[in-house]
Formats: sequence, C-alpha cells, structure tokens
Amino acid sequence: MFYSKSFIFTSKEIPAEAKIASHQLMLRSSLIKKISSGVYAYLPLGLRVLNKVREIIREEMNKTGAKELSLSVLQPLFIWKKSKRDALLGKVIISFTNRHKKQMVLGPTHEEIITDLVAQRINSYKNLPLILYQIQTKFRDEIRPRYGVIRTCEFTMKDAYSFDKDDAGLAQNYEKMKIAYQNIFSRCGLSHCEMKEADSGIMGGRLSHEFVIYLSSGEEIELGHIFKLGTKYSEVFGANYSDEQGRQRPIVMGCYGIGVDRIIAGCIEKNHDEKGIIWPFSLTPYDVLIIPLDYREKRIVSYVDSLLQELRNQKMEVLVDDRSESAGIKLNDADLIGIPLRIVIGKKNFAQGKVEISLRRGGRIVCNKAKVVEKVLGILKGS
RNA sequence: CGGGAUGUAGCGCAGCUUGGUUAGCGCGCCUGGUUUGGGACCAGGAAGUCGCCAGUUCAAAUCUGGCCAUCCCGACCA
Repeated sequence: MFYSKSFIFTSKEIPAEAKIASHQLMLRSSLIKKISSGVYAYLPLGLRVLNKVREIIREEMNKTGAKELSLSVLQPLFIWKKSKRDALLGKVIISFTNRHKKQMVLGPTHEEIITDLVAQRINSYKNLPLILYQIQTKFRDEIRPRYGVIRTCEFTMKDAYSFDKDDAGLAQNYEKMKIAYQNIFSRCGLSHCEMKEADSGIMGGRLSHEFVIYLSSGEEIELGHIFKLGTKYSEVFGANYSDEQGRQRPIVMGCYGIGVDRIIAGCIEKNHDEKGIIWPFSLTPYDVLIIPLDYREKRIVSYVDSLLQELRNQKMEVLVDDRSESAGIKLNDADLIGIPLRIVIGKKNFAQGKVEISLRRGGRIVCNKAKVVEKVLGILKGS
C-alpha cells in the first residue's frame, strides 16, 4: 500500500479537545475522527489496528472452546422490562418507537437476548457447558463521553456468556476466561493490566473481577470485566435444563466483557513517547514501513517495487511512503504513526548498495540491500 | 443534570474590552522553481454563512437576548 493513497493525514498540532496521550495520538495519526461527542469513526489506519485486536480476541476465545455468533443490535424493549433492567439502566439505553409503535432499543449489552435464545434452544445437561461470544457495536447514551475512544456512546465490545449445570462448572469457565483475558491483554502490549475484585453493578450476580490499567494521569479506565451471574437471568427467562435425573434446573451463567476500543487506547497509553505511538508487532497497522527519502530516482523506485514484492511474499503488510516530502517530514510522520519496523532508503547508502533498518523503539542497522528481507524476518522472529 | 470555559479557513490561534477600510497570523493545501538523513527555501494562489436566530445601531466578529455545539470537573461504565 502506498502512503499517498492510504487516507492517512497526520497533524503536528495537538488537538485542543484531547487531554490524554492516547486520544491526542489517535487523532494526530488519523486512526480515528470524531463525528460527534462520544462518537468516532475509524479511518483506514485505525481500522487495521481494530481488526488486529478483534482477531487476537477471536483466537483466544476460540481456544477456550467458545463459539462466535452475532446477535442483533436492535432489541425489543419488552425484553428489558422482563428483567427489570430497563429502569436500572435508565437513560443509558438508546430507544425509539418504530413505525408500528413498537418500542425498540439499540443494544447496550446482551444478557437478556442471549438468555432468551439459550432458554429456547438448550434443554438438556448434555448440551452444557456452553460458551457463546460476539464482537459487536454497543450503544450507551453516556452522561459524559470523554478521553476519546475510552468512553463513547458507540463502541466495540466483545461479550461472552457461559452456561453451566452448576457452580462448579461456572467456576471452571470463569477461570478459563481469566486466563484468556490475561493472554489477550498481554498479546496486545498490556501486560501491566491488573485484575481485581469489583462491584457487579447493574449486571448483578455474585462475584466479578475487572481488568484495569492506570493512565499517566493516575486515572484507572477498565478494559474488561467478568461476572459470575448465577441464575439471575436464567430464572427470569426460564433458561432451564433437565439434569441426569430428569429434574428441571436453572442454567448457571457467567458473562465476560472486553472494551475493544479501550484496548487500543490503553495500548497507546502504555506504548508511546514524545514523538508518537510505538506499536507492538501484534497490533501495528502495517508490519513494515518503507521510507525512500528521495522517491524520484528511478533506480530507487524499482528497488522499492521489488522489495515490496519480496516482503509481500513473506506475508508481510507493507506501507511505502511514496510522498515527495522532505526527509524530516517522512521520518517524523513515521515516528508518529509508530510502525515498529522501518526500512529507510537514503541516496548515499543506496549508492553503496545499502539501506537502513530502524526500529521504532530504538536501534538501527545498515545492511546490504540484498539482505534486507532476511534481516527483517530475523528481527520479527526475535520479537 | 449541577459547576466552569470555549465556538473566527482543514488544524492551532489573534482580533471583541473601547462597534467603523477588503477579518488577520502560523501550520496545512494548490501552481512553478530550487531543495532532500530529522518537520527546507523563493515566488504566486485558493480557501471564511466570524456556531445559529433575533435585537440594538447609519454600521455588529465585536454590544444584548435566546438557542445549538464542543471541552473540563462530579455521579455512571467496557
């Protein structure tokens, strides 16, 4: 992919509205664009990162045996009246009346919908345990959206729900999720994430743990939360199963949420310097950035083409800065958008058959241009 | 919702106190030229319903009122 066609617009200026580093950097590097208070669009560069996070979550969820599905965003309001959570969530729920005078909700979470679904489909102990999850947009009319993508009215959430015969089964799934969560956060460059016991709030249930990181401001701004719900929802929606003796028992539930956008913001909070973002290899929008400092020379252009092809053959995602900007602008933009590996092609080095490989986190080597791909692969393996 | 602040070109801002030329500056953008290893230079150019509506006035970015939007502090959350 070529920079000039990538819809990347960097900015030197710090947006006045952004107070914390991740928000500033996400705007300056054009990962996101604010549409309205608490509402953000992901631009091409940001969407690449979002998709990386989604894929990591998907892999770790699948490892636990969880099955992915996609529930509806539109929900009938009556299902919320049934669990009496319509009053509890109050104005956070975004609702409207459709043309048939039916009251509808833009889903803020999905315990009601999934419990109702499972109540209709699961009847026997033979079908348990079961874990279902989805990665989906949620809507909450927050009182005060803030910190960019950290608290918004429209956000991407991974929500998983476990269904067990008894407390022992729930305890097992709960532990499985703890491990999956720790894997997800550490793979996303957030190994500093702490787990601690928390208040269950509007979810109800018996026990919950939240996964938090601390911002430079000292603020705490929660990445995930897992809950032992027990039978609260299964009793309301009649989610029962027949046990080995044929007796009807309520399914024991747990639910497990991750703020996908918060992972991105959290990752930037923990991985940046005064120049910009320092992406971990796991979340970077592109694996390698090729920076020809002078892209007019034909020999350099054709070398870049062949290098691009070779890297693609190695399944790498590559961005080429094909702009006719000065070296300073290209290098500073490279630091801002934070791609971990850069191949810098300068005239003098190139004349001697050499190019430079530089790491965003620090360190550079000058190597023979024929050996670049080999070196890059070596660095990736070691990381 | 309560308290505080802001709204002027894509971004960052000055101008408003004390109303009065064609509304400015920096960055960015376009054209031509010179540059090219850490945010270059010269010349030319485009881009504004001064948040919106009303009022006062010969005259409003500037004064008055209402509305809207955004941000910060509090309760809430992934």
